[in-house]
Amino acid sequence: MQETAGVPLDAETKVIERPGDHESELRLWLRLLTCTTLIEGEIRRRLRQEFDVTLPRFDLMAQLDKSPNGMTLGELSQRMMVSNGNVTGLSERLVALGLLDRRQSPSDRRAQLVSLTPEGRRAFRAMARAHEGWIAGIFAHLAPADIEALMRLLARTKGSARRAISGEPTR
Amino acid sequence: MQETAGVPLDAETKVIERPGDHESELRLWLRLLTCTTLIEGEIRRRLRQEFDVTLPRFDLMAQLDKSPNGMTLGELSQRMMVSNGNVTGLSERLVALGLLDRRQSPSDRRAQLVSLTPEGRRAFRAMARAHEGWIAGIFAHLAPADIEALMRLLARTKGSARRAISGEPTR
DNA sequence: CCTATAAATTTGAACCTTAAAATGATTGCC
DNA sequence: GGCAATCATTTTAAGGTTCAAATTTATAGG
Repeated sequence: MQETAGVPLDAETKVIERPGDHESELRLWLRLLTCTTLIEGEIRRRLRQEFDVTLPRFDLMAQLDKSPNGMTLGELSQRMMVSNGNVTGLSERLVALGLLDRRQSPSDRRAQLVSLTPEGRRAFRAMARAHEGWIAGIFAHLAPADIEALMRLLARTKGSARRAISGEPTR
Repeated sequence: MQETAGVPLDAETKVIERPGDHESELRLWLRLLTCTTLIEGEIRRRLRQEFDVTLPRFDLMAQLDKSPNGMTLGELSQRMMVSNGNVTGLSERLVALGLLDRRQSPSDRRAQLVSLTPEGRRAFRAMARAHEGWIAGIFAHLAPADIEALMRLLARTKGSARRAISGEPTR
């Protein structure tokens, strides 16, 4: 910390340039987080303003929209990358609003199947259309080549993170 | 809306390939979100396991660590990109744990200045060291050139988002 | 059958988060 | 000085979020 501007004390005490230097990774993480937070906040704001809906509800409906026959709560929680209890509460509120249907799985009485009601589907489609436009606007100043490059690099990032998370214990 | 599978009716009515196609932007956003959620979840888990601390508390302390003389709550909320009320509650809990000091600003009786206590600073430094290692591990499979490219592209992304958010009203 | 184990979900406690309204303090302007 | 606008913070209400423990149902062995 208090190493005065690159002046080594002597040959003995001199250490490698920077022992645990991971600044570039740290900065990358902070920038990634900033971008996401920024965009997520804007999407949340607009969803509330334009449709009086929260982002988690929108996300849940988005998952169900892709699955006409419904999905179990566990599957939902996995795809949304949130906890089980979270999905329980979210679904309850959406069912209460008439946007979700919920029934027992015919094959497994432990499991609950949820799906969009016709009204839920209609509501979601309207929101999704607007949402796509907002995202397009937010990324509007990126060239197609930038988008392509980002996709590739983020895929690599995801892979790296997955390996680090599942593979190595604590390290 | 109901244009059947790319079959142009005639030269007159022919339209562009896909009227509102923003799929690539949408996919990019989803991938960005997945990466961040994945990493954030892992960091949250480890902070809890190793240090029994939540991510928001760590984030707050990280901001204060960079500012030896303390910071007002408003400044904190701005840098953390969260609401005012949020910072109020977070600070309260950290003060109760003896990790934060809190006093009135000498120049403005509306403002509260918070700073790390010596114990808070010590605790944060230990966590930060581990945190940096975790991040390094998570990005370990990225080449330096990848990191550099990501930094550049994310800077561009941030700029694009900022312009879209502040500049255009609702669009 | 009966028991052990696993799986899907729910519950409870604690915390985080936001938006909007309320409070208290400052500043500029007449 | 006093009024209006603005600013920093707190409060409140409603949700979102996690973890861990509890509940209910399934499945496999003996």
